[in-house]
Amino acid sequence: MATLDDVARRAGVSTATASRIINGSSKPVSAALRDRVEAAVADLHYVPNAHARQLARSERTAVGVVVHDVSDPYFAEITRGLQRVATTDGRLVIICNTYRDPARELDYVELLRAHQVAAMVLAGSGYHDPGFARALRGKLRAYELTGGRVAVIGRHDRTGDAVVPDNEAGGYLAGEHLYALGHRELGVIAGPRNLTTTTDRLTGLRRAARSHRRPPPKVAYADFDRDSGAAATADLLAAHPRLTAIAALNDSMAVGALAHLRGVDRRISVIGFDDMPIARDVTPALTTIRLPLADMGALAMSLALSAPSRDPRVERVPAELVERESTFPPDR
Amino acid sequence: MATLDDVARRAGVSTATASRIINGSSKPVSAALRDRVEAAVADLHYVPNAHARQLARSERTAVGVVVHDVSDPYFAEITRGLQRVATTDGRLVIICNTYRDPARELDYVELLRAHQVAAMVLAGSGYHDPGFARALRGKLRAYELTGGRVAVIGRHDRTGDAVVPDNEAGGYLAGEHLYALGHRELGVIAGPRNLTTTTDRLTGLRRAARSHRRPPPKVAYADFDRDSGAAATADLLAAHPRLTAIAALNDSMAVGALAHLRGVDRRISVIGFDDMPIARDVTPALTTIRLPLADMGALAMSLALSAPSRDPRVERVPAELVERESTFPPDR
DNA sequence: TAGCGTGAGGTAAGCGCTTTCCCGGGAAAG
DNA sequence: CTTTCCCGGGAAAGCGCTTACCTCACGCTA
Repeated sequence: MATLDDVARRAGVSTATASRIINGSSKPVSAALRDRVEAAVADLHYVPNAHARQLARSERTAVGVVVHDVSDPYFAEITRGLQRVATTDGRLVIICNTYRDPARELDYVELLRAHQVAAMVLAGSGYHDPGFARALRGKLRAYELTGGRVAVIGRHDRTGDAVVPDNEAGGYLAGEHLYALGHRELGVIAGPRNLTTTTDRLTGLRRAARSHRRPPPKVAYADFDRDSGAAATADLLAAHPRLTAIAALNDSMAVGALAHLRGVDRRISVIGFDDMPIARDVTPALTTIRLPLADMGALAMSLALSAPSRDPRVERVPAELVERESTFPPDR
Repeated sequence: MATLDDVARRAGVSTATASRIINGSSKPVSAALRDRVEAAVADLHYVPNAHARQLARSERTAVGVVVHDVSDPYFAEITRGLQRVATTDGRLVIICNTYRDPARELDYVELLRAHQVAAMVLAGSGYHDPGFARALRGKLRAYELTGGRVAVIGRHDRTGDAVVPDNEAGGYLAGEHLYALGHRELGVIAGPRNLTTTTDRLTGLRRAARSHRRPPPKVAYADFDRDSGAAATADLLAAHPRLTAIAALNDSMAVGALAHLRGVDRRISVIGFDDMPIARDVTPALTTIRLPLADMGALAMSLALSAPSRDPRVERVPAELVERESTFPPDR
């Protein structure tokens, strides 16, 4: 690859001058030299080596994002928000997919640190795993000690800047809606047991059951994706034939539930969680608990890019019921 | 941040030794020193500076991916495939979203080159824009001249390794299916005019019309997203009241068409293109032309990571009709 | 005419690593 | 008891940039 040296030599100037011209330094340079250097740059297709540059000035500019999986619509939305503000700020964002593997998450934090990112945001549920939490805290602390900024979305295993969706309240809302419709007993399609998102939403649902004096909901665990949601629905219905309503702990699984129900001769209400874009296009259109995903992403990125504050900033974002057509009173 | 110097000093060894231990060099090192260095690394939470490292060895390791928008399900699927093979190969992937802006695409190619990526894959339609094509070709050639590898998905404005979906044949398939069902005249919801994906698919549709001796389809242009697809459907139906079938040039717009049709008292067939995951969950389930998106991504990444070949490798991937419930014979 | 300020350009010292080359000492060989 | 190897370890030269500092020539003032 052509280097700055090549450019300088070809233009007949020193590397200092070439560098100044290329970077638009404030130091004045004569028009003649400027032209020569620019011509050399064009001729050689010169592009400055980003690593060398990063090493020389030591200001950090990229930012890192750790998510479970960008191709999951939930994270896709969040990422869209994150990107929006990062790009506005002229920053490259490095996206890392953990596929819900805690070990990989730890590795990625290291990798981002190695890449000298100015900030990182961790999105997605935390894990119920004290050992992991400790390790993560340690790594993040070390990073912050050297001026790194971090913000998290939706995990409370860490103090610091965070945007936390009110999963518990959302769960409550879902339960309340279903009970208000007249359902007496709920089935729940939950996500992986070790995720805090699962337990928080479930807690809200259980609280709704208690406060409406209903039996605790019947829970089946799945993987937060469509197909496992469909399978869990089948299991649940087989085990509890009297169920009239199902709350899925995210929309993907709710869509799976709907798919399963299509082949079944029973009218069962389904409520989802998140309000992903597809929710309104399935049939029946999915009633769900809405979270402003893109906004959450944007918020987290702004937090991460703003100056650190003395006290951790925690932005709670409320969940909201969106009624569509997949919930209705039970047949009697 | 702690540097290698800090580690070496704390362990009482030279930076050379520390480096060797940290990188698992082949040079033998005594166990005692190894332990001391490892302890120092742990104590200091040392992480090697990726940029310095990249500069010192000059082997390129990361790979870059340029897509229109990862949060679009089409690219999400492709990206999933790309990631899978890149990760297997132990490589960091840098994802860049152009949001269909040719200028941004050019910038990102530069950026990836600056970051010394070993390879890059450009996914997504090309543009009908000779100036842009020339500029892009120039930049890519310069990159390849310095050992960079590039593979593209679905654009034929460039010779080189490529995986190209057979969009024209897919368009033909869609038209054929509809004509076989008995429709006499088709409406088409097309994507942006300047994308080759749009024109290729459209060409296939027109060929189908000719070979079935039907009038050319009526075309409305939209933006490859749901809402513009819905709007275009409304326009099309208003302008051509006798239409009985609509071919949307991607699934997102087909979903938009379905959404619009829900509020309309006419039975109209809709066929999509791509077979994104949601296609089977909308109602009616979407008949569409399937493209194996994730596989295409994986294939492109393998091409990019493999040794360059003398002749450009072009992997054609066939499109395939997936019949579901959104297409049916016209009412008579 | 001497003295000085100013502005354009160059010199070189790093940034944090990797890796080649060299050195010293102990084991093996004579 | 030398000599020869070998092997663990360190010194130092870059990798490609940025930037603080220096130089030199010119033009101005006194």
